[in-house]
Amino acid sequence: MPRDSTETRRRLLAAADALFYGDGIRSVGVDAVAQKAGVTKRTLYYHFASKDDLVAAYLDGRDVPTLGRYQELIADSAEPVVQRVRRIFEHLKASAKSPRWRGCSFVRAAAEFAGSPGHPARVAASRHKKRFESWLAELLIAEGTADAASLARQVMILFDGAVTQILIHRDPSYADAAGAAAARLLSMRSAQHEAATSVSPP
Amino acid sequence: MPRDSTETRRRLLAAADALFYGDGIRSVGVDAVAQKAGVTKRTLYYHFASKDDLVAAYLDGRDVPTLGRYQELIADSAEPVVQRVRRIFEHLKASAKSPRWRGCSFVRAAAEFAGSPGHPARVAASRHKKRFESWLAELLIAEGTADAASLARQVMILFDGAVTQILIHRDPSYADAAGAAAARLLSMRSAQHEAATSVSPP
DNA sequence: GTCTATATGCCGATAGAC
DNA sequence: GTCTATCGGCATATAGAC
Repeated sequence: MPRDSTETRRRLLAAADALFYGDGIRSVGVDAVAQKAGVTKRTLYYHFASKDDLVAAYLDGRDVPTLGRYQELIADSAEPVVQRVRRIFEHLKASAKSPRWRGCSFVRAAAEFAGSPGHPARVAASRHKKRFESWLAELLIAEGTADAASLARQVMILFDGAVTQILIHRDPSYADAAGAAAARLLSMRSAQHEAATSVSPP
Repeated sequence: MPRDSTETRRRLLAAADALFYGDGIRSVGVDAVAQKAGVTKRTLYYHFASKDDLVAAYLDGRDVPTLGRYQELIADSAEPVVQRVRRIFEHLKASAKSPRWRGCSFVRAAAEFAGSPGHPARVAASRHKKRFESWLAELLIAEGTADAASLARQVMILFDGAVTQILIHRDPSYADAAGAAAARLLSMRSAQHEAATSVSPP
């Protein structure tokens, strides 16, 4: 008998999220996803055309919440931009301390499908990281930071570098080093910016 | 008839390296490795106890050459440390332009086995990155840089962050942003160091 | 040390009933 | 929309001949 279709789909996605993020995409079969969702494989293939289709939905489902968590973190803050950016790295450090933390789902997907340039997972990963970098740039622009685009890119690199090192060494303290580097790059620029603007006032 | 055993092993490792680095570890079967090496699966299992054993040998075989390439790159140079570090990122950018470049084998292995903390691939990845970071620290110490350990870690984070972003976006220019950030962090410190030391002379 | 042949099980994906 | 049953293929690993 037909149950609620959207509810079934939601449970399939929740199962896929837990299993793909926990153990990796290629190491998890569609059997396991269907079983965890409490349906048969045939039902999974009713809701998703292929495993790749399910993988794409899994990553798409992580895009907005992942970035959103960082956006909420510093939205309600009147702190200067240097402190806001430091909070991003503090949040990363705290997240990484969870025993269920397994790094960045998008980076890991791109790594797993490094040999398949056009794979939906690669497309989703690139799109998410571009959105993250653009958000950082807007953050710096709003603060009147000079060279915001370049600095946002450097902070993005520090962020993913820290995530990678934490995953490899299982040591969240790499977030401290990355946060300190980001703060130093930003305060250098801020200092230059202040120096440049403090010349003009009457 | 028994051929040269070490030669057979070498060819198995060469085949494993090409296939694992090209397509990923989990997506390549031992059948494909044996076939590319020109032997049967049974011979592969004579030389390696398991696929995990072969994977560990694959990564161990990349440890020394990978770091060695960067060491040779700046060993014969009398440039200041800032320029030497920039050359690391320039080399990364040049490497990433090759169509066969697929990011860092150690990062990708750690990503594939993120759900298996004790896996041999994870151990090999952590060991390699520690060696890389230690080498960077020695480089800075030799130059008399203050806070060499912290800066080496930050350069390491920038390096792996750049590798990751390049892989995700297929855009080697991320190496420029990372190199510029590293140079700025180092020149800040160098400036402080010079300022601190230029006070003492008579 | 290398071979042929095979054990055993999971892979993604599908047929057809209800 | 969900089910039972199954397809053909490939996974890691092994038995036993030479």
